[in-house]
Amino acid sequence: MTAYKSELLRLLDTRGYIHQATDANALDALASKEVVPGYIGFDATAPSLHVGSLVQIMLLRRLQQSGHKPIVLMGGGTSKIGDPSFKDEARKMLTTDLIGENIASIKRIFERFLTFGDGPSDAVMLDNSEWLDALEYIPFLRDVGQHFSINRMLSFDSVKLRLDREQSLSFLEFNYMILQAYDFMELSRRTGCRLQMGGSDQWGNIVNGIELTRRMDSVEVFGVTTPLITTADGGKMGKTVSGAVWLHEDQLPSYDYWQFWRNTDDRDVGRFLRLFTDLPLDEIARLESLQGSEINAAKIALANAATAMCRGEEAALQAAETARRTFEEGAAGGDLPSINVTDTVSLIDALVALDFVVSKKEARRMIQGGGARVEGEVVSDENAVILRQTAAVKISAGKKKHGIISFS
RNA sequence: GGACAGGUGGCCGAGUGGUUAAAGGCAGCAGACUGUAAAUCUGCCCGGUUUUCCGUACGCUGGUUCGAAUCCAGCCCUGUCCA
Repeated sequence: MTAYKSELLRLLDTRGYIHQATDANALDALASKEVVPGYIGFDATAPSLHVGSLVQIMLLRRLQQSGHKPIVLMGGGTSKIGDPSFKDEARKMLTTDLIGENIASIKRIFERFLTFGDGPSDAVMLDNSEWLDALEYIPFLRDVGQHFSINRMLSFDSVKLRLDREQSLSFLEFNYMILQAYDFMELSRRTGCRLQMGGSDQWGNIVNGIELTRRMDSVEVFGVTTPLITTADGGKMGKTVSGAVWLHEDQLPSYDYWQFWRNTDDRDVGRFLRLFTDLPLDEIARLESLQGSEINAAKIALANAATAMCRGEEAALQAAETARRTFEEGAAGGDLPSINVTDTVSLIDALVALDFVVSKKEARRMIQGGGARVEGEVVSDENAVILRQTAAVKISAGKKKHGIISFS
């Protein structure tokens, strides 16, 4: 890699965000002399985002940190179609109302990571239904459609995958890449946007947008993709004991969010610190070099920083303190999941109520397998009950899931 | 519209009349070992239950049969080729 001149490219490069880039040197030159508005598109198919989108969010944050303007593009229009890229099946289509709600909810997440406003490098959020909804078919085909070659579109990996797997790809979905390319051009016209970023699976779509913009407007725009963030053992990032790792606190308690980062694989710690925290690089280098069980200190630093950014300083401190008390002292920390019952409950019901297991059957198996503990003591009687008492009782399922039952 | 192939548990994928809640793999969960890591080994892995008892399940709806994921009919969906 050549040394970049611009703050932006240096930052992205050293922190490991760049997988592919179109004409990096020209982008570097541009970024070192003017404010570059750059965008990333996000789905509006769910009311929240999970850590799978965090690299993208951080990428916009880095853009802003280096003095440029992040544009969050919500796919309100394209969500009505669904991106077929690398998906096995067509997505369900959503109603307009639902999409609107999702966008409002997602905005709250971005406010944690970006500064919105009217200044030159303040973030803005746009919705592509603004222009997509108004498109007229014939003019669109004539002006935009003529620039796309079916032969070429068929050669894209995203499409080939579906065809090779003998899965249907509807015309509707096939149009997705055209609309996404159109988005880039539209943003370039409306906001002077010069850069689109995205995950590596978006490369094809991004390149299409660059070409379309050049052909129609003779404007040079750029693309950068991030590497696919997988965990060291090859899995997709973003699963916890209880499902997806949501960024919204009403969908995932901050304690669980903290735990997610705390449980990072050794081999991922340095990479994640660079990508997902603002810690200085020399500090990261130090943490990363810790050996053996000392690496746990780095994981705690990662969890603290990542949680603080997404959930606030306070939530991070609380989660860290709960974890310390729970794991180091074996006590019951205050932030643990808890349920309140009025009378004696069976251990099985308690495990189910705490969401540690999804069914009573599973609770039984957990107990039989010796994975259930009450106040730290293994309970192997599956009919065990927890008597009503004044003090709260700590219930554990496995080594990591702990919860509290209190009586009222 | 026609011909052919296919639709099985979270995913992949066996199974062509009974002992099949359905091989095997992946993912997941628990135990051992550890460092709330990885790797490895062991167990579990549809639901309910007073535990070999009930319910539900192999695209959908009916039928044949003592008995069907397995046979028959119709329908729906997917793919390939032809029109």
